[in-house]
Amino acid sequence: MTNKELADLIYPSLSHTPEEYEAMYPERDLPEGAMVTRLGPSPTGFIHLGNLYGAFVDERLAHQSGGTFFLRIEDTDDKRFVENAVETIITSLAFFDIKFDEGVTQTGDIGAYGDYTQSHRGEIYRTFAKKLLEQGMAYPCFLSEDEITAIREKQEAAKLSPGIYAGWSKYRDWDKDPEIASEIEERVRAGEPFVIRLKSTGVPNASAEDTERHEVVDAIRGNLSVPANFLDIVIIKQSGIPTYHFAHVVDDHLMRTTHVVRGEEWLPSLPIHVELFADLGWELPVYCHTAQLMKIGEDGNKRKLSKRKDPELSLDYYRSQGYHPAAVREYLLTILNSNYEEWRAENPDASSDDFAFTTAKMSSSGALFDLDKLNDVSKSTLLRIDAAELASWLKSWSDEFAPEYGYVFEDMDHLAAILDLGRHDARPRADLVYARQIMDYIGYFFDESFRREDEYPQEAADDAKAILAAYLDSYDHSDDNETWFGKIRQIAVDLGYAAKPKDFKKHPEEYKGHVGHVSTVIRIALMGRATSPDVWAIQQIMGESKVRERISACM
RNA sequence: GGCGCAUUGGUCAAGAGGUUAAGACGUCGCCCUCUCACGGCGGAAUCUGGGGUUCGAUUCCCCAAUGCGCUACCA
Repeated sequence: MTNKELADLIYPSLSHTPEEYEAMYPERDLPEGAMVTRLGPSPTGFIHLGNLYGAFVDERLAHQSGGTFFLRIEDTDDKRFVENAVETIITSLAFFDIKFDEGVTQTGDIGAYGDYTQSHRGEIYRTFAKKLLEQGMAYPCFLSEDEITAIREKQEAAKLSPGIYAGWSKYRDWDKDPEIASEIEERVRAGEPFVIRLKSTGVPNASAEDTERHEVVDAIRGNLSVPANFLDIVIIKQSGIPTYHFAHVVDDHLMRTTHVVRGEEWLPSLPIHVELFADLGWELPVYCHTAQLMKIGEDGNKRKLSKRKDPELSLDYYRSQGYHPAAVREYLLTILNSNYEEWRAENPDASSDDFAFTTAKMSSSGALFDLDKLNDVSKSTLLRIDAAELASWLKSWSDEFAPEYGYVFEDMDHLAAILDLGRHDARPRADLVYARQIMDYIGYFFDESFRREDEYPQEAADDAKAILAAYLDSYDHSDDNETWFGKIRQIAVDLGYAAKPKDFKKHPEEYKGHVGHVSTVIRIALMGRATSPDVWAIQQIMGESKVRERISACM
């Protein structure tokens, strides 16, 4: 039996040749320097910040260079498939404004390089696996799980690298042994299950000096020297579905990906991919191995976590807390490129798309997720969003995650006015962080959520009723800020309080307290809290009747 | 165990063979101020350790430690 005969025996009828596929998916016609990137999530139903982090790199690289960014679903693991996961992936990414030029969408594939779902591409993978079989670069392997376990134990005992490679699978050298050749033939004809393994040309268990190495340029990490692979890794599983390794190589070649952005956990398997690309006679894409994003514990202690199953790392967490997508984007960009913050400081109003993103500025060590920093970034990001827009965004958040705040959205103009409080001053207030925090922050504007949270300050507690009575008496809703505060000063002085805090500090014995204490009494009557933005401005938004009502209620 | 990647303040980090080792967040103090926020000023706080190379190393090399990852017919 020749290689060709074996290949035909295993894959007797395929509709296309490798050459035909090459012709069907030609080199893309793009301007010089344009990058083609892809996001390849597996539909496990869990998207985390790390995915987003990588997605931004892909998206920026492609769109900044006038290239193409596509979405490919990597569902080669039939055991891990989760219902509706693809939809979740698409909507989550869309929420964070990640836009694809081609690939899988909710209404079908877009683009000329599909199908973009790996489980639909079986025929293509088989075609190229057949090519490797024909060239003697791959072989069918019938080793059972138990046999493989036994091999591993033997290897461990002998202190050899574990795995299937030259010398360990008898099927590898079938062409040198007619008996094995006929066994293969019989078992294939009998329909017994088997996998296709790469017949690696690497030298197993070589000493460090003798190991052949390849130089690979990583756009983030610089020059990498990777040892040659020698493992006969599985390229097609028993199920007929390819492994990640094979699917990656075939797809990224055929889809003409120029830059492969993926997590650093793939670094150890790079040698496999290098060999596969070489065996198929294809050019290696530029790899960009990103550092893993980790998180800081909410208890303040730092702990590095693996990305896998920490719910705090889930995108949904930030969505349900109501972090604005632009804020998350802004934050991710600051940790993605070390000079982003500096650029932002110089270009406060520019679109983040105008920033020149480079892989060279990416860190190769993992960053801890910093909630404080996100909050800070969020404050300044929200400041740049128009109040009406913010209001409608909050409404959509509430509709999805917090319907109990429905009353807030009954009058959208009113809400916008509330949100805009102090935001256009010479030194704008920055106290809006995320939706849940905002709901609490503006809670006193609504009778549904108004509560007395703070007590009157000790200095003025005894005079509270007198202060409020005088205030109500003198209140004129049309007073301007200055006139209004002048009246409070007068009330303070009349009742024995200092008109200025400094006077009180200098001679505390002469006064009961100062004007600040007096206004705090008013603030608590109106807002239920000792801290708030400017009382006069709040009153203008609240309206006269509510102001009088709140004050009267405390008398 | 083997292999790989990483290691500058609490966090994100710039940096270069000779610097007072940037900046941001956080933190502390002060100022501004009717509270808070904003803003301003200032403080504390960093090159994981050990060997080399060098006149000089945080920077280059080696070793170690630590962290993370890979070691699947998962991605």
